[in-house]
Amino acid sequence: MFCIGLIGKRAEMVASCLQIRVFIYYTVEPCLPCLCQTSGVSPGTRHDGVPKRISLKMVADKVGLSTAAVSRVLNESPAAKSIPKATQERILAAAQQLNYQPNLLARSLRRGRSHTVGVLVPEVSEGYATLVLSGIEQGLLQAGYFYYLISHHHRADFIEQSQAMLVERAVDGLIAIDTTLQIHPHLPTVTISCPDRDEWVTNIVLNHKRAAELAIDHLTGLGHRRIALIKGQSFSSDTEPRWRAIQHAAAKANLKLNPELIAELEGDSPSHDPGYFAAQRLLASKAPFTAIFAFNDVSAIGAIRAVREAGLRVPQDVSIVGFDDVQSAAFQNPALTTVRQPLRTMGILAAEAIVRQIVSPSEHPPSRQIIVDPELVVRDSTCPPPPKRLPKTH
Amino acid sequence: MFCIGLIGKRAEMVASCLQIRVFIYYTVEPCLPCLCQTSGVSPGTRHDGVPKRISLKMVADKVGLSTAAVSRVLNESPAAKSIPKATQERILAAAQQLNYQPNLLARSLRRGRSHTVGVLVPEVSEGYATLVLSGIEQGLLQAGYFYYLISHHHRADFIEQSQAMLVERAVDGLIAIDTTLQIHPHLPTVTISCPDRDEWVTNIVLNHKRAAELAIDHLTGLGHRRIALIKGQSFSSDTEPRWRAIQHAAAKANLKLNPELIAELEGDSPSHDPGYFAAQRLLASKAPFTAIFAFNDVSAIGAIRAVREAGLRVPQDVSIVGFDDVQSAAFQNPALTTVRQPLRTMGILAAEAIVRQIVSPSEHPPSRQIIVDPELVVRDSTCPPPPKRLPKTH
DNA sequence: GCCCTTTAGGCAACCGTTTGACCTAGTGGG
DNA sequence: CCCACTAGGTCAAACGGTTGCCTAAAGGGC
Repeated sequence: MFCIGLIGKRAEMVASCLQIRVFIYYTVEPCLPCLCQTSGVSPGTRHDGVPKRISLKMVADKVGLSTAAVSRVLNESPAAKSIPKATQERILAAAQQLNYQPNLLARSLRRGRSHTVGVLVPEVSEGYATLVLSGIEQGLLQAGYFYYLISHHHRADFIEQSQAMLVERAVDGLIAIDTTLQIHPHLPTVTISCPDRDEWVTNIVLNHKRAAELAIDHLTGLGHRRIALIKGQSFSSDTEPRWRAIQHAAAKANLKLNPELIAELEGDSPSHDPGYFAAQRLLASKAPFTAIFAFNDVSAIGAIRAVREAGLRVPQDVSIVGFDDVQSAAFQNPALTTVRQPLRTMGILAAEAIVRQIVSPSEHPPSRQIIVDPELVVRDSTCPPPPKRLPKTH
Repeated sequence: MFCIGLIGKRAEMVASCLQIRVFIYYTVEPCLPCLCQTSGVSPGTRHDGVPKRISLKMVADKVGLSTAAVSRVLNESPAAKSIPKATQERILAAAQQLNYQPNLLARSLRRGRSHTVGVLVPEVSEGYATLVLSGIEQGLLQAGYFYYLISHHHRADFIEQSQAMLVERAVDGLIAIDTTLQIHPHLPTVTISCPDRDEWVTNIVLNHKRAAELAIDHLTGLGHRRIALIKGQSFSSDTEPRWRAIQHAAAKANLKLNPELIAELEGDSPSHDPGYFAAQRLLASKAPFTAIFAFNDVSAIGAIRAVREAGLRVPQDVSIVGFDDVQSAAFQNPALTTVRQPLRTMGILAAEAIVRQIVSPSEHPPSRQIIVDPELVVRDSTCPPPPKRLPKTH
């Protein structure tokens, strides 16, 4: 069940070898690899008693065969078919006894496959990225891939640097989340919520139109007509499409958007602050409103606080709708009504797509868009607007 | 590069299975590097026009020197001193013109240094891990190191596997967060909040004693005497030391802990649920209390919800103290009083320590403890207890 | 003119695996 | 007796850099 990065028999071998659970915490000498070496040929040890890594050559020497034979057997290569079972067993036993662990650098160099992908993300903060990331991780590990994680904080030069560094490290592919890629990667690439002008990548995006409709229809359905909006920062790739979707949904609902009731998130802090300040600006404007549709949950939470500090109640005076459905959304007070993105699923999809493209680029064309659907999660931060006109704020 | 998308039947299958729509692009677009290469010597290109990677040999050929010379110059090795400036410039110019990017796999293989560390973490969830991780990332990137991230969900067998895989990938070191390592890594290792029985590692830990005192003293100072406690899950490394510290602090404050007022987090969900249920159990017990000291912020937030659902107010009826000071703690309603761990700093410290140990193992002994100090952040979830006895709950 | 040092750079081993090509002995068939 | 084929491997060339050691010529001091 854990055939991660290992192949076939070798996986079992390593696994079973390691199954001998040795707790050697207070030890000076005995540790698993050390113990394995006390018998048979003595491979070189370093000055401090740290065992030198077992190489294929050592295993070959031990069984008196060539590295070629050993390599083929351990990899279950087709060429190993002609090697008798008994010899194979001998090789496997030796490898196990020496606790052989292949050097994946060497293998990658030779095979031209590093079984590693680079993951670019704005930042590893609460909310959005962590959920997507956990999906990516699950998908990648299952397929035997590791990943390098880099957060770039939306800095173009840094993204460029990072891309170059990832190529230097010979990654097999790239996954980018909310990132404007700076260089054509010449690699299998999957993006999540990235600008879709890049035609050489698979882009996983939300159905923004539907998302906006869900929120707007929910609010108008409750009777709200004066809806304030918190737009995302301009550097966020979702900002533009979502904004257009909202305009579209508003038009469809016969709602006209008051420019005074539009606030933009400012600054690149991944905290609740931008939402907090945006809501404060909305409250400071003269225009009355009974609901806020925020760019994401994190800013919605900031907005709740601002509204509350202005002496208004959520949701009785002001309803608030978030976006994403991050883990803590359900545990806000009040629990947040929000448009859920299937973030974890998007991560898994990305991982699966990239692996497919890596292992069989011909079968899986690089250019394609995967659109996922949102879902409205109604909790306690929305309710019908107050019956009478909202008293002028401030 | 021509990105002609063909309809992937399998994609459609997956899509329909997941209720996803698939669009396909049909586009033809040149890409940046392709354009860049249209001038100058033409390095080998593959059938499909994807430029072959530039190797050291190609650069050497271009300038008519050996790879050795080129390598030395590009690496600014001391041996390059004897090479005249003019030649050096020629080499640098060629490398730049060809956009040479060294293959770090090959370099690592040769040098025996991969400039990569493995990071083991229970899960990439909101709160604790993300903050530490961002510190680690900053510290590592600054030093030119990349990292593999693996979340193990506290499963011992998985940790074991992961450690083995990281060794196979020739990482230079290991950073473990709240992880019980299963194998002696024979590598520079730094742990954060891990069991401290491992003498061959640098362990970064919180001053638990002080942390417990801060919280207990704050609550008793406000007048609380009936304090309920939410203990961590047993698999969490901080649970034990923190618990002992709390007992110690309680004794010092002349507080006796009522066993009925001790609830343990259950299950390994990284969400607010365990805290929610733990608080419910506390409320269901007959014993009255006026405050809760939770194991961490995430569970504290769950507890707030449970308390509130029981018809009690926070903090007027029940004060709540969290632990960690995660990003959203300040944005709870009420804003959470909590014991802050300098999580980001701990991450940076870990990165710096591991890099030190990697580059000069002799100067920096592997075994050492770094103790960081907590800080009490008083916000709105604590206040003096209600004047009269708390009415029986439920 | 001789010896030594510096300059300028090449040679080839090496890192640990993988893999295509090759080799040898035995065996069966025609 | 010759040929093809199979079993059971071996050899050595990659993969892409790095680096210790070597050479060859030029310059300089005596």
